[in-house]
Amino acid sequence: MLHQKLSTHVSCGDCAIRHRAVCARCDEGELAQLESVKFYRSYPAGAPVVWSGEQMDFVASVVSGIAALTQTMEDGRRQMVGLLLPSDFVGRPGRSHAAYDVTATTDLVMCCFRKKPFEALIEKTPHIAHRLLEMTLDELDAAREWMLLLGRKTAREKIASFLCILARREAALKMKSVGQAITIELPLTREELADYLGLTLETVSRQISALRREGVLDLVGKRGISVPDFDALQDIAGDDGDGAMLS
Amino acid sequence: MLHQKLSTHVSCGDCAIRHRAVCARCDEGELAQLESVKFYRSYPAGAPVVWSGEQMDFVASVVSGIAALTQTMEDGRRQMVGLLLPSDFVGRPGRSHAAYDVTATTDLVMCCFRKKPFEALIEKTPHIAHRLLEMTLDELDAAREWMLLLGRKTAREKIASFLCILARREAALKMKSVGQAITIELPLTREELADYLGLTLETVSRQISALRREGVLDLVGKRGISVPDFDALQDIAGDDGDGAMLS
DNA sequence: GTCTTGCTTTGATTCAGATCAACTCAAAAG
DNA sequence: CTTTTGAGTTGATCTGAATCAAAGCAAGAC
Repeated sequence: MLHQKLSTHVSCGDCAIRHRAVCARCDEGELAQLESVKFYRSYPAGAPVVWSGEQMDFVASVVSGIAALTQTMEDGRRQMVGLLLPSDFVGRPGRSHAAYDVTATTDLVMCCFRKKPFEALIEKTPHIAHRLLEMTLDELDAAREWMLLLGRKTAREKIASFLCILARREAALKMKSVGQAITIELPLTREELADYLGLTLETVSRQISALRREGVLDLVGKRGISVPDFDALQDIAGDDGDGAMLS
Repeated sequence: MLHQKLSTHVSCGDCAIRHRAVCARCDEGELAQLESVKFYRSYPAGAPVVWSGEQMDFVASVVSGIAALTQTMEDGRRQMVGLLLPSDFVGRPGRSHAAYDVTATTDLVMCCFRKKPFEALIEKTPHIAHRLLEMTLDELDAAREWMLLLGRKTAREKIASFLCILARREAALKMKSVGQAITIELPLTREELADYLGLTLETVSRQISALRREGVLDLVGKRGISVPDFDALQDIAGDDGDGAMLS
């Protein structure tokens, strides 16, 4: 068995993603209802969560670790269509079968809700429905930003854009001031990165090496990357810098 | 003034998109409330609806015609991130400024709702919120399908995929049986098509010419395309044919 | 009628990234 | 310790699509 139901049942009130996940807006009573239909599952890095087309009788929130959504063509070409970080939502209410392959790219813990009761909850509690709408709109924006990357950016810009996103996230978490060097740990292999960026793994490797040679990055082992000058990286990424103005 | 408020105020009950738009699930009372905050606008082909970053004090449904969402990089590279067909929704509740350029690619009529009251309605009437969630999830799926196209398909496959979508839509509307030749009218110029598919307009033109030479397509004027053998086209498009299994 | 103008097609050439193929390196397995 | 294995790097070559450039063609403007 690749996944594992966990006996450790964390109380929603103590949950790390309590205020960002689909349950963010729930009050005590609603939380109690969710609690009654939830269970945890964990997957080791590399394990499949579901395959596209398979029946899927739960929806879930990522609690810790990272999962990837990928689409595959018959001849094997693969495109990652989403990276799911802690608090992100997996599965579509009202859909019985998975639309994408879902894979754990790091060790992964998910908070799963049995689908039928969850769907009923959506109907009854606007707090959940509303938060889900908000999260879906955010994902749609992210998908559209990715469409620009896939359709129009060069390999170099793609790599820089991805590292920028990771670095920005890392800086936000660690509350680092801007000027400082940021060190990030890549959650993906070169091949997964290639699938995410619409490139080949060789091109990914070459572009990372090129950025290292130019002093934009320092490599720390295979997966660690240190960014001495974030602005330089953002410049290479080619988006308008701010990325704000939304919302 | 590029757009125009129309005096002809269609009653929601008689509206062509009544059963597919964001109002699809509304009862009479809810419809009346929407009716009180709605107004129509029309735009000629080619006209901008809003520019990215501009304030936008309404959300809207496309009633007739086609609009395009595009993102632009500073150096002018453009990627279309969505094609809005009749009944599709424009704008994001809770966001005051447009995130993308919206352009009428054909003559366009939109049913606009003043944003503030519309947002209030979402909170009060779950029917609207629920339908909006459903539509957003559909758009997310479409965006992800497009990510596969942009990241992994060849120019030839991209063109064939797009024509397949149009042809399938056309066949559904006209209730044509499968085997028959389907004729479609391209709603986009070669350049817009290029922006949608992540190609250059020259490549679009060349690939269409190549498909014509091979007998997969017949051109009718510049914008008309007849598809004698839909299965052949679908084969070239490279997706698993069915595309069903979702739900 | 002729001249624009906007869209499209076609041709020649270039180039970024894919492909094919070695090789390195570190960690796990025996 | 040696062997195997998986991930990553690097090099040589090829190719699909971009780029640069010139026409073609129909609809309006004059």
